[in-house]
Amino acid sequence: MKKVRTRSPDSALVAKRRREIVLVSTRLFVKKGYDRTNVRELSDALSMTKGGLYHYIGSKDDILYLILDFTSKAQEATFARIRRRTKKLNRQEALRESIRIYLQGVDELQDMYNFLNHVIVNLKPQQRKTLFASEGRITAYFETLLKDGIEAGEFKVDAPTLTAHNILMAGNVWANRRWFLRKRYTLEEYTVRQTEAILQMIRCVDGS
Amino acid sequence: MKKVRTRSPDSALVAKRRREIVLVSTRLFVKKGYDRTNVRELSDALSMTKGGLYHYIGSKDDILYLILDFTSKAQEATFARIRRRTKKLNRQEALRESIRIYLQGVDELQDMYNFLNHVIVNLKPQQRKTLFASEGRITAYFETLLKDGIEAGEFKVDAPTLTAHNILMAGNVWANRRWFLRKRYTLEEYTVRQTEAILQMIRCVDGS
Amino acid sequence: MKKVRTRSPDSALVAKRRREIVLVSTRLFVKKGYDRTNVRELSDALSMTKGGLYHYIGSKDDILYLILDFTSKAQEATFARIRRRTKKLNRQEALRESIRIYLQGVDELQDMYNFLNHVIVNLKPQQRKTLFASEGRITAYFETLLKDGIEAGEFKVDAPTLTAHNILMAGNVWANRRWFLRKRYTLEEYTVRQTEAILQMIRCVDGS
Amino acid sequence: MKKVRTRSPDSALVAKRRREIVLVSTRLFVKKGYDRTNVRELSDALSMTKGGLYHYIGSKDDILYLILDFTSKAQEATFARIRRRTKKLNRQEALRESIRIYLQGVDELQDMYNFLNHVIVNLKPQQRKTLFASEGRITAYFETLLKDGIEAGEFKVDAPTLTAHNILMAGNVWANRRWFLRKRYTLEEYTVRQTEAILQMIRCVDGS
DNA sequence: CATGAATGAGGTTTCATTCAT
DNA sequence: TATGAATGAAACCTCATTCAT
Repeated sequence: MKKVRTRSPDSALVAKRRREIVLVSTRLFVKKGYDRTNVRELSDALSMTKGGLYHYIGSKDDILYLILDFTSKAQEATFARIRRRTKKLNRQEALRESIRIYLQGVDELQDMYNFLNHVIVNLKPQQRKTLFASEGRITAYFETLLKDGIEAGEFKVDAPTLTAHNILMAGNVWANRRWFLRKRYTLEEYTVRQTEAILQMIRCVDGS
Repeated sequence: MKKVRTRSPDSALVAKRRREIVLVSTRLFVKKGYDRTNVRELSDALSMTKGGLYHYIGSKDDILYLILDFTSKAQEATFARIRRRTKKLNRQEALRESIRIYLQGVDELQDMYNFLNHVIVNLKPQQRKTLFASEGRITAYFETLLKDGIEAGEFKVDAPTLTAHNILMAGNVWANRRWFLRKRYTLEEYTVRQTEAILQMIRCVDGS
Repeated sequence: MKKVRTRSPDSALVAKRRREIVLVSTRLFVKKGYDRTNVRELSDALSMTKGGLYHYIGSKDDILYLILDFTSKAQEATFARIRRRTKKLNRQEALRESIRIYLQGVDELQDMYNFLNHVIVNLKPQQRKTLFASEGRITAYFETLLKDGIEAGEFKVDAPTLTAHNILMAGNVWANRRWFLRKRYTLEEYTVRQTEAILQMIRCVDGS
Repeated sequence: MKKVRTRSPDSALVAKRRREIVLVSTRLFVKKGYDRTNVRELSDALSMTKGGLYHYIGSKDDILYLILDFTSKAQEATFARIRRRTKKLNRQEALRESIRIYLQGVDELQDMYNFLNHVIVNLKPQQRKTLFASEGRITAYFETLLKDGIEAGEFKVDAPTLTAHNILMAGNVWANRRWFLRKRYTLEEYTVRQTEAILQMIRCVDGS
């Protein structure tokens, strides 16, 4: 967890301002690209001055890091919600619900996912690792769910790792190909259809 | 098709040089990002001088366009190959073969796909349209294939448009998530597994 | 004597705070340079807030002036001590004692001398004059002492002005070349040796 | 020997431009101070544009290094000249001539000495070491000359190291206290008088 | 009072592009 | 034709100083 320099000792204010910075910057970055959005545009959009912005960050690149951190935390929260809400469900229901919650989480963070996908090339190795780790935990969760199901004889799926990855990709795609998907589906429709497609893939044994 | 300025009258030479420019630039852009790769680095990697490079392009942004053009043409070539090679196949075989050829095409152009994915945000509307159009033709092809199959009673799939899109996404993901997939699968393995998954999704009626 | 703005009416407090400001700032300035030490670092080192610091000074440049003033006053005090303590000594003894007291004064103010030497270029003409005047008085004192000695037949020295200047330089060097001298000599050793060297230069007639 | 980045492959041109940069920058830095001379002023004084200046340096701080390098080399040249011209002289003549050549060298480089004296605080340890090393070699030369003379019974001096240091300080002072010395002495007068003073200090045995 | 958030001018540096040679 | 020096706009970032709280 990299430390971002601040010139302010008021940590509540810093947190508040950084939240604004993350939300507004992400929106601009998605629109114009990171390198083509200059600090002036950022500070204008934030109703700050350039100097003011630099009270809460050490450099423009730090914003990248803050977005990354924000996203990781939100992703972890999504993951926690998934585990909490699927505890009492049977395996198939747990899978459906997990996908639903996951896609909802992606939808809420779509700007972040969209942006991070574009700038991943600019991230430093450590930062990249953070991003992958957080994602990896969810992939591993789905993988385990599938493998357990296979073992229990409930699912029939040849490549559970790839299928888990495909589930995550369904989310990735929802964030990154809005221009195509949003014209055709609401989140609910997309969720239902992709869920069905995935359940097809794993050939649920109970009669499907 | 935007015209890229050249200072050279020898159009064969221009084409040859531009091909090099596209291949080498894409490699660098994927590694460092478009905005962080400067013209000096490009010309060095091309064993040209800066002035020399500007004989074949009008501006740095033109390289973007050349890459886009190169990719579109290659994609059209892939598409042409798909149609040529699937003419005499039955519908299910045509689908398998189409996916195979498509993924092979993506694999060959993976740097381009990777790069275009990162800079799509920087493209001008016209350029974006070019990219989407080319992609759209392949999506439409798969969609038609699926719908025909449904009509003929061979496939059972609820959302053929989304499924066609998912097929393209299988390619997209192969190009953009190399770090995850390449560690686990060869192109052949990936092709086989994603093909099987897709065929599951469309519940081919002939018993598979 | 330039007036430094203050926002506090309590002149005793102002004097106390300014003394701290001078001592602490000089230390920082010697370490990092005046222009590379920012007001935040100063106020931190002083356990003040930036606003607090500005209650006792009108601008950062004022600190320069305060240091200058502090140094001039201390130098005058040294000079006064020299005259007081050499009143009853014979000419040669007076010279020895003057050098000793002078070098001791330099040693106590070494940070200030060191710093002023580095920033002399940034001083305004008026401030420069203050510094030179104070130094000039001591040079003149040594010059007179030497000239009197020559007239009285006690000293033989061709260039009393230059010799007086050389004496001051012995102090200057002690402050400004610490890295060389401190490794080799204590103040006492340095004083003794330079005194002997100077006495050699002026060929004291009484046989020493 | 730190490498200074250049954007030009023409090393003769680079050397020529850097020489101009060193000479002009030093003059400005001595007048206004390093941190208060901005790159615009430098490039104006050099009849270059800001961008043009950066073809030959990597950063403003590199100019510091170039000045340092220039000075070290010139100092080495002075040192070489001293050894060459004193080979056939007796010890006392060698000392006189060495001092003369050394002071002449300082006079030619007075801006550089003056400047380096002011910014020594900004130098990185490695750069500082370069400066000290070059100076140290000359100090050591004088020290050896004195010690040999003592051993041979020609000189009588209690602290040869300090005396050698004092000789160098005579040069240092000539560069750094121009405002005082230039009003009173020409280089020749200064040389003669300081030489005499130094010879007094070492009590040359042959009749002085 | 005392605080420190805010200001915004001005600093250094980069880089796509031109054009004299 | 081919070169790379030169341009200068624009980027990121710092910091002395002010002033609402």
